[in-house]
Amino acid sequence: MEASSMADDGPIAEAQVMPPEPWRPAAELPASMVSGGSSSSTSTGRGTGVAKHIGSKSLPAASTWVGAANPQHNISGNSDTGHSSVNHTASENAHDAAPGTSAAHSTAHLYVFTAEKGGMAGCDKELQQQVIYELSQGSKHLQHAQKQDAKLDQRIQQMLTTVQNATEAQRITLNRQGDAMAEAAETRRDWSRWCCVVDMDMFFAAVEIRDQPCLAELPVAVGGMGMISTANYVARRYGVRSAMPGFIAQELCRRQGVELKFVRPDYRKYQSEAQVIREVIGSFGPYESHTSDEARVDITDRVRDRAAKRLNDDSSSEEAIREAEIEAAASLVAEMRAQIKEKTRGLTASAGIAPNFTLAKMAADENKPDGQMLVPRTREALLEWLGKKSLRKLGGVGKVTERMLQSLGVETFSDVWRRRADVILAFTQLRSEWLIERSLGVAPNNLDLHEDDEGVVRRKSISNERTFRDQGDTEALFQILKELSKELSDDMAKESLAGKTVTVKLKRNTFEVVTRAQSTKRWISSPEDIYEVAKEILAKECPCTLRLLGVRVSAFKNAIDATGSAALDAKQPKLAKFFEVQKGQEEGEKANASMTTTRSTTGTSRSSSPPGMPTPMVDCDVDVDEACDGKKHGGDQGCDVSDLGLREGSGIAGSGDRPGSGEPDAAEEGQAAEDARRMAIAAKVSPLSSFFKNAQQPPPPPAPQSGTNTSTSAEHQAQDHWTIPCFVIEEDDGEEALPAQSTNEVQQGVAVSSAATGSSGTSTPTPALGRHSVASQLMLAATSTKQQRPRSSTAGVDASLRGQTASLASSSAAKAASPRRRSRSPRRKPTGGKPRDIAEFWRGATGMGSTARTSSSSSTSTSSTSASAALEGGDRRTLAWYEPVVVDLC
DNA sequence: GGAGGAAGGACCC
DNA sequence: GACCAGGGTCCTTCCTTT
Repeated sequence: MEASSMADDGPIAEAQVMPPEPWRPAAELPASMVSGGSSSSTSTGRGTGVAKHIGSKSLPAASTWVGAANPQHNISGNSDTGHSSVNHTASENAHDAAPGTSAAHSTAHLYVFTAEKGGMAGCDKELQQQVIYELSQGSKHLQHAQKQDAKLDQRIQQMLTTVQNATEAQRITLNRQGDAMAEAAETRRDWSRWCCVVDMDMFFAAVEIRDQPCLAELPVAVGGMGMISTANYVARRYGVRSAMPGFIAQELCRRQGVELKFVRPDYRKYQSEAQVIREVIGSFGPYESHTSDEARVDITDRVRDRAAKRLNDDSSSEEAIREAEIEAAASLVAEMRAQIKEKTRGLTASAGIAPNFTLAKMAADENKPDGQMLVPRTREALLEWLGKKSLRKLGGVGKVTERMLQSLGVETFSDVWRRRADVILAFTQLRSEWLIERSLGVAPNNLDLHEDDEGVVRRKSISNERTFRDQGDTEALFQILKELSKELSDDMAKESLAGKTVTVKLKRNTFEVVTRAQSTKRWISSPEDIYEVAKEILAKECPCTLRLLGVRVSAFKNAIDATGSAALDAKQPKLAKFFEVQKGQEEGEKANASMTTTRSTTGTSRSSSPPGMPTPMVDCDVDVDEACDGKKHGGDQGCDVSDLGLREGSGIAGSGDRPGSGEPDAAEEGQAAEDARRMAIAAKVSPLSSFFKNAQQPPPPPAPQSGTNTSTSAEHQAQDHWTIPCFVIEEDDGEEALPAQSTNEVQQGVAVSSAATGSSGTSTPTPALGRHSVASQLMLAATSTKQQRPRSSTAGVDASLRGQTASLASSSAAKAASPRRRSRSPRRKPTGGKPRDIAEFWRGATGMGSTARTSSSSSTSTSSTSASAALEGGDRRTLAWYEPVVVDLC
C-alpha cells in the first residue's frame, strides 16, 4: 500500500503515523532487533530483498509499508497507546464483509469451505453463499453450526469487553510487553537456513486426471456426496473446494450449467505416488512429510554447495554469496519440481523457499499451481511482503481465530503489531507471543521434533472413526465399536503400537461431538482389550443416538530399538538422565562402582554409599508399565534378566549359588555396577512376569529386625545380592502401574509394607528384603517418583517412611471406603481408573484380602502380618531414596 | 501451587 | 435420490491429588 493512500484509510488515527519500532527500516532499529547480521549467531544477513518467482505471479512493487487497519472496522485508535475502541458486534464483523443477501450471509460464514483457496479467485461468491444457504436450511448441521457460532459470538463479546475495559495505563504496559515480545522474537530470527515447502497441486484430483485424461477439462471432485477431499482448478472456478459437502458442490456446478464429476478416492494409489515424491524430495535434503501431498525439506546444504561451486572463489563478497545462494536455491527447487513431475508422470508441485517453514508454506501457496516463490531475505523486504497479507494465510489461524482477530481490527500481519495491546489482552500469553512472532516472519526453521534417529515420525495417537446414519440402537453401536476396535488394532499391529489410553469419540445426531477417555493399567493393543475399554466408555453414554463413532489409542509405550534396549521416552527426561548417569558410571567411574556393590551389612536391604560415590540423585520416573509388557517388543526372551548379560553369580541372574565371600574385589564391583545398570534397563524393558521368573526362590525369613550397619552374619555373607539403582517410592498410583498379570507374583512383596511397620512408631528399621520384595519395591519405585528425597541413613529413611505413612494413614481409611468423588463439572464423568489406596489395590487385584495375603507366604509372616495390619489402616504411601541400593537376597 | 488426566476445541490436509 | 470426513497435533481449561 502506498503511503500516500493512508489518509484515505478511514478514521484510524494511527494509520497516519509512522509504525512502531519493529516496522521501521532495519537501519533505525537497535542492533538486538535486527537479525540477518549482528543479533543472530547463525544469521548471514544476506539477501537482496528481491523475491524470486518462477511461476505466474510476482511481488508487488516495493512500497513504504505503514499498515492500516481495515476501514470496515469502526475502530478508533491511538498510536501511542495502541488503544482501540471496537464499536461493532462480533456477528456484524463476521458478516458485513460478505456479499450476497443477508440471509445467505447468516450461513456462509459458518463454513470453513467458504474461505478462498487457490484457484478460486473470480468464482461467484454470492451464488456459493446462496446455494449453501438454501441447501442448509432446516438441517441439524446448520442448527449445530449456528449454536457454535453463537458461542463464538459470546466469546468474542467477552473478549471485546476485556479489551474495552482496559485503561490507558494498562495499554501502555501491554504495548511495552508487546515490544518485549517482538524484541525477543527478533533475537530468534535466523536467516541461515534454506527451508522449502513442497505442496502438490490438487494432489488427489491430479492423480485421477493423469490416469483419466478425459477428466482434464471437466470440473472434478475427489470424494463423494458427503465430503470432497479435493477439487481440480476447473471445479474451483465454480466455487468448489476441499472440505465442501459434495451435494453443495454439485448444486453449485449445476446452477452454473456444468456437471461436477465425482471420483472416488483411491488412497492406496495416492500413498504410492507420495512415496515416489518423497524419494525425490529426500535427495535434496532432510525432510518430513505428515501428509501425502506436502513435505518440508531443508535444502541448506545443497544450496551452499551449489553456491560455493558457482562462486569458486573463497574471497567472494557477501553480496556475491548472497546472490549465488538465492540463485542456487531457486534453481534447486525448480529441479526438484521438475523431477517430481517427471517421476510421477506429470504431477505438478508448487514450492516456497524461505528462512523458515512457516514462511515457506505461505510462499508455496503464493504461486499455485506449478509455481514457486522465494521469500525476500532481508528483514525490510520480508515485512513488506508479509505486512499486507491476511492473517488467514498463516498456518494456525483458522476460522475462529480469524474472526476473533477481525473483531479486534486485526486482519493483516502488520495489524498484529499495531494492535498488540489488544492482542495481548484478548489472547493467552502463549498465543499472543506466537502471533507477534509470526507477524514478524519469525518461526522455527527446524524439522519436526517427533522423529526418532531414523527419521521415523513417532506418532502420539492412532484412531479410527466412522460416520453413519443416525443410529440409536445400543447393540448396533456396540457392534460398530467392535469393528472399529478391530480395525484400529490391526493398524496398531502394523506399527507395533501399544497404548494405555483409549478415547471414544461420539458425534450425536445433533452434530455435538464429545470425547471420553479412560486409561488402563497396562499397555493394550488387541481388539478385545481396546473394545473392552471402549465399550465400557460407550455404555456410560447410552442410550444415545449417534452419527459417528471413533476410537483412539494414545499414551504409547516406548519403542524398543533393534538392539533391544529401551528408547527413552522424550517425556521422561528424568529417566533419561538417570540412565545417563548410570552410563556415565559405567564408562568413566568404574572405580567408584564399588559403592553400588557394597554389601548391605545391616540386615536391611539397603547399603549406605561410601563417600565419593557419584550419587544419581535424580528424580527417577521409571514407568513400571514399560516393564510389564513384552508382548509387542521382544516378548519374553527380551525381558529375561539372564538375557541381559548378567554374569553368573552376580546375584541377579543367579539364585543364591554365589558363595559367600567377604568384601567384593574391584573387578566384582565393576561388574556389579554393570549389573546394576542392566538391571535398571531390565526393569524398564522387561515384562515383570519374566522378571519374576528369575526370582524363583521364595522370600526368605525376615532379616533381623534390629539390624545395625555392622552385621556380619554368616547367612548374609552367603547370600546373593541385587544392586538396584533407584528406589522406593510408593504411592497410590500403584494400581495403575501394577500390571494385573503380575499382581499374584508380587503379593509377597511386602517391602513397603514392612517399611510401614515403622509407622507404628517404633524404631524398627526396615527389615531385609527378599527377592520378591525387591521386585515389588522396584515396581513400586517405578510407579511414581514425584518427590525426591535426599539420601538418608537407614534410620533416616525409616524415619522418613514412618512420617509419610503416618501422615497418610489417617486419611486412607475414609478414602478407601468412599468411591472417587464425582466431578462437579457437567462434562466430567467418573472414570474410575485411579486407585483408592494400595490396600484396596492389593485386595482387588489379587483377589485376596489382607488375611489371605498374609498367609500367602509363611516365610514372610512377620513382615506380612505387620503389613496386613498396616494395610487394614488403609493407604500405604511411602517415600523413597534414589540411590543404588544393594539388596541382600537373604 | 504444581502435576497430570480428562475433555473440549482449533487447526491442518 | 443423494445430504457436512477422517486422521492427526497441539493448546487450554477444569479438576483431582498431593
